[in-house]
Amino acid sequence: MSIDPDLLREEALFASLGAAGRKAVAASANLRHLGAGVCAFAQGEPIDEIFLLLSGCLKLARISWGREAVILRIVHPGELFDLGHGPPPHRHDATASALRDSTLAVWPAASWQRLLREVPGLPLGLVQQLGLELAETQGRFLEIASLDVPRRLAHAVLRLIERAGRQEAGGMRIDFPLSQQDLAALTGTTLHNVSRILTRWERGGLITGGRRTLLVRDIPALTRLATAEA
Amino acid sequence: MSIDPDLLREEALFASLGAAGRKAVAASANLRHLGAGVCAFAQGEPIDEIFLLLSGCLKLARISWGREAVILRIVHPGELFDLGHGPPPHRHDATASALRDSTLAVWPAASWQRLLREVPGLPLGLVQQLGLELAETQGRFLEIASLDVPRRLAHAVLRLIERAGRQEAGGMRIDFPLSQQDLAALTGTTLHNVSRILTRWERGGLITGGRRTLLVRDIPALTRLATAEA
DNA sequence: CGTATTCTTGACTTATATCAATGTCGGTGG
DNA sequence: CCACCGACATTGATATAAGTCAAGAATACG
Repeated sequence: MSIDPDLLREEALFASLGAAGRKAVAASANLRHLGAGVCAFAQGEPIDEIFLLLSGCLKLARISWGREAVILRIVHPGELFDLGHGPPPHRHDATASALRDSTLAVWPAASWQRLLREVPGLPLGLVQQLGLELAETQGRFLEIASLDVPRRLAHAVLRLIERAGRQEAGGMRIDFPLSQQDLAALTGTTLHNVSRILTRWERGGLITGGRRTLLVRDIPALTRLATAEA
Repeated sequence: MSIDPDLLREEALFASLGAAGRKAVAASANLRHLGAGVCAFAQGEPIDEIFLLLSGCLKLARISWGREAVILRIVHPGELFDLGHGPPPHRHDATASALRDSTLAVWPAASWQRLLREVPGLPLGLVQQLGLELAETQGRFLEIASLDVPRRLAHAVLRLIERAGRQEAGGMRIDFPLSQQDLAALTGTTLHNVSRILTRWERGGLITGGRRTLLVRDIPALTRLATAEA
């Protein structure tokens, strides 16, 4: 029931904490490994742990009204997830599954509450994080509310590249396996539509597709496409 | 440069504060009145004040890529707004305009930062608020990503009724002027579509429309419509 | 090798945006 | 008080993006 405080040194969330604070926070955390495809938690389960992604990559997906799953967000290293709950009873409103092997820091909910009250600066870090997450969610809402599918997809891909792009000969590659189904769930469209658009882009030399992988060859062109007037 | 601490007593945001804390918070706040239609701030302006809506109603709208405005949220009394900013430079990412006469509590950004550091419990209240706002935004994202326009509209109307419904002979009325254009911007569709759907509902006896007003006569039916399988 | 994912592609349908025109209400000022 | 104007709402015709249905090909994996 304790992890190395140095693991937390880099995280923005704990930037406003002193060494003592970080030590206290680390003291009640556990490390957990998640193999690709494994769930950290599932929609509907009670919330009794708080998670911070240290390495790897997750998707937070939610199903409602019996429809296809929608991906609320992709979680990148350094981010807490499953904050932002509605009114009690507190249950996970989404399913978190690893897109690749990942490591998490995990706090029991009770300890986390205590830390929040006792470690000065921690709530402020949280406010910061939540603010960023809110801003991003609003941004995606705006996209889906006002742009057509190709443009939304372009935005989604660019965001992924920015957050998890690996430099490679010929372009930037999304550094984890992501199916076209996932891209569809991320942009609120269907697999078929994504496939068509991706093929078109591939013909145009913008990208090179593959099975659960994507290499972006021409970022400026994609950016133009994402924001073009018409 | 100070308002009555009792004004803040009811706000959930300050629930975890003692009387002393509330007094400190109230001490650096100002009251401000906004006539219907007036803006508290506009998209792009630097953020140098923090706002809490005490009474009335606002809309937070954002324009991007030269398209129609999208309403990010309707702000109801008791809510802070324009939290959740991205990385610096901090500028308002939306325009806040009053839908009816409103009163705000206003803090200079600097004072607010100081309060956040010095008043115990305040950051926690903020975390709570941000969590709720995030949950709602995610909910709306889910709707727009997976439901067709009539269902989205039903959800939007129901949410408005729940938050700002006034009991009336024959049903619940949305207690502030809201144009069909606004409803369209709220659900990511067009004025025309909203008009058609509303007339259909009116024929079905679900609602009674009017110029910038809406009376919901049959909430259960609308609810059914909002979530129906197909 | 064969089986299961993941992806591609085509034909078709439908929801929804767009274009265009008309109507109605409410406030303003003559 | 009436006439006018601007904001808001209704409605129809049309175009098109995107969803649905259906089938098949490519790739990974056991």
